[in-house]
Amino acid sequence: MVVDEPTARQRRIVEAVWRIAAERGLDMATVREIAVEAGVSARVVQYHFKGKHDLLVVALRLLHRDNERRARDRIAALRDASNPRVLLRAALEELLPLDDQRRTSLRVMTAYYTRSLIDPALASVFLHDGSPLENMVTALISAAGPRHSIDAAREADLLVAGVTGLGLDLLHQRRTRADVRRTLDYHLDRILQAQP
Amino acid sequence: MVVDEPTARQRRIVEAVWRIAAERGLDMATVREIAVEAGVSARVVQYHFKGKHDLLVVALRLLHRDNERRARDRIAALRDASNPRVLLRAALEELLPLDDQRRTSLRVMTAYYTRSLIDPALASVFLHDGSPLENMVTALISAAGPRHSIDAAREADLLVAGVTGLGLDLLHQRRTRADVRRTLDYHLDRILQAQP
DNA sequence: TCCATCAGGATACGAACGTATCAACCTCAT
DNA sequence: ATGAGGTTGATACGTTCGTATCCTGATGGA
Repeated sequence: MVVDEPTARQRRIVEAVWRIAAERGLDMATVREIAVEAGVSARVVQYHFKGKHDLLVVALRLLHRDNERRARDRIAALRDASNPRVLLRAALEELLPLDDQRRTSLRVMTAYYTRSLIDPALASVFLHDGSPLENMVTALISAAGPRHSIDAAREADLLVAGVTGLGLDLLHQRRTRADVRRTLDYHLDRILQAQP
Repeated sequence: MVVDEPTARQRRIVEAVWRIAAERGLDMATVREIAVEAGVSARVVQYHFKGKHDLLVVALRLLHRDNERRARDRIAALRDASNPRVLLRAALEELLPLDDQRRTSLRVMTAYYTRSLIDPALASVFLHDGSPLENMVTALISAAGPRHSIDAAREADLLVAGVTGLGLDLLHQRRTRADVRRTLDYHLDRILQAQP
């Protein structure tokens, strides 16, 4: 039951999984609760997926794909119209829960990421493609023509990992949005400031 | 059932929770499984804690406390005998799964961190004390007398968040240990290199 | 028209969950 | 020695879980 292009009904059900996982946790995403949230009967959930595990895998794959598409679209809408710093910032802000969409997505992804430590089928979704974001950030830094003392790849690694961590802190209300913005601005300045 | 100093039996049970959560996930930490892992009967688990939820909260608090103590001890064992870079590196490496102890702890913490998005009792454990690690790293950077263009607090924020993220990548085998070491070395060099 | 296939309703089943209950056992101060 | 309080074994209760089963309509090509 590998779904590449889900039917409308499958999509409804998958989105119900997302909402429940984001608001009440992946544990509460039982077949019966998913059905209620999707506005269908439990039998329908049973019918359209091979089983609960497959449903969860499909839901992760679809979320992952949607996130990538949305990020790519949003960044592409800026390109050729802005400077490298704006692009770089936009790419990194895709990792932050700055609106309901990204907050929901991040909460669901967090639940899945933890479960993928146990479930290899989920882990494979995360490992499927290499490190497109790190590579993109590396390219953006290099394209900005930073000082020669900057190693774009190493900067990208810490930036992506760090902004992800800051996003989680934001989710847990361990940091304020202003705090994250200050830290991000500082490092963008540092990396992109005047060349030698 | 707030346990500050657990009895030997409570500790046995709590450690069973840690092992199960690390190896099979927090969902598998049922009362019956915990009892088996701890080598006691399920009734004993029932008796020594107010309920499952309290047991989970106590287990998190104890893990959190143990981690802080171990980190403090390990770093203190280096102080006055090493240069700032060694101390800074040691502090950050407490976040990485470099041995079984830290790997287990990180896996358990990850499960709890995710669940704390839903469970306020767990979230309060994480939020209880401010940001001691960020503060310590800030102090270590400042004490190293970095270049005046360095903002120690902002560097500490991204370092702590970033190394945490790199540690998770390590856990998921998304990065190699050498890769993480390279990124960490680069940024330590960058921050601590020759003063103006 | 007829029947094969798809879609879904209604219900049940066995397993596992957290917890409650009741009796039995220890261990000391009295 | 004895009874009270702390501890544990054995067992059961009610719930919820994922899934299976059986049946009813709807749809659509022959």
